[in-house]
Amino acid sequence: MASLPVVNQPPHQCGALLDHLSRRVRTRSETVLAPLGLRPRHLLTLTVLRDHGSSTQQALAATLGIDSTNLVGLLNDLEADNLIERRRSPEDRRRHVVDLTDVGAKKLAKAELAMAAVEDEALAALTLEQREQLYSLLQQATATTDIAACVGAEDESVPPVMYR
Amino acid sequence: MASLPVVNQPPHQCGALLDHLSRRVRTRSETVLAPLGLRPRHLLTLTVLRDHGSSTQQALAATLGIDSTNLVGLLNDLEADNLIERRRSPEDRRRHVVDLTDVGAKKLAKAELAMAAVEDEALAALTLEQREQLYSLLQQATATTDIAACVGAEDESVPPVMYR
DNA sequence: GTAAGTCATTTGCGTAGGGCAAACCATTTA
DNA sequence: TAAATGGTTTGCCCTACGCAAATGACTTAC
Repeated sequence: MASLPVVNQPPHQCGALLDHLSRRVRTRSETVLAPLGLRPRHLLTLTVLRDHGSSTQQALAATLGIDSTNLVGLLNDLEADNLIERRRSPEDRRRHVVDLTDVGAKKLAKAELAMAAVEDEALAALTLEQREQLYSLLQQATATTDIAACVGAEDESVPPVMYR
Repeated sequence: MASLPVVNQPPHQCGALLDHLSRRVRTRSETVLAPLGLRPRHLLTLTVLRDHGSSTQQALAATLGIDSTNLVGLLNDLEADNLIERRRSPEDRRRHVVDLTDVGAKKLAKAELAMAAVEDEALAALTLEQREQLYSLLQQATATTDIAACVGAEDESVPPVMYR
């Protein structure tokens, strides 16, 4: 009962560093995304839609961690540019299912191309291999989403795509 | 001119994922930091001060990537609680050198303890080992700071501590 | 020694992000 | 038919944050 000595030492704190790095990337990204008519939140939304597959607005709001009333405006932006599509769910016509359009996918690709320059700068201290490592860790950490519990529990009709 | 086929494929994009994960951690962290009288930005500042060592306000602003006028208010908060200390630089008395106080270090430790719970939740999908990996990648990525070029160039009197 | 530049500070302004609540419509469920 | 739910709109609020201008203290160049 002598409380496992070595095993239990707390892991280092990622929170602040995450904040730090993400701030750096985000501020720079604003600059390169602006010409495309996008802002960081749009990029995030498009990315989530591609990586997690289409989803209900509620579920999407939960995944993104933003208020659903704010999501509406966000989606309005994206829909106005034809980057996403809202369909009424056949099973429950109250719901909107949000989908990435072809235009949206292309725009996303273009945005990521622009972002590459930003990341080259912000992640300059990492080797390419390390960047990949970082990517997969982030991917893995964000994959388990509130949505998984939420949607998976009652609406598994469209299994999310995950990873690309 | 057939453009190198395999070698040059772009690495995956971390930007959006960073944004995503950091938002999750940040929003939750607000809750657990509030009782300590801190907000995420304070935690970030204290962390940077500990990990990078004391620095000029200008340098600190550059590192944090925030406007120096905004930093003033932030430091006022921290100084009011005696968590940091502003000393006039002996070499150039126009400058303030910002230092973490003992109280600040303790508060930081306490804050990190509170953050552990948040990270346990937000990074639940990662093993402890992976969290350490993530930590060191983030540490490495943020270590090369604008400050390094800036301060290192002309004021190396106090070599930054880096890593703990 | 005077003038010009620099650092920190304060104040004020503007914008964006984003939570929250209320009211509304369409639709489903009890 | 009544109650609950998903999405939408509007309106209010607070926080974060950049930018600009003015001030005082100090340093450096002439």
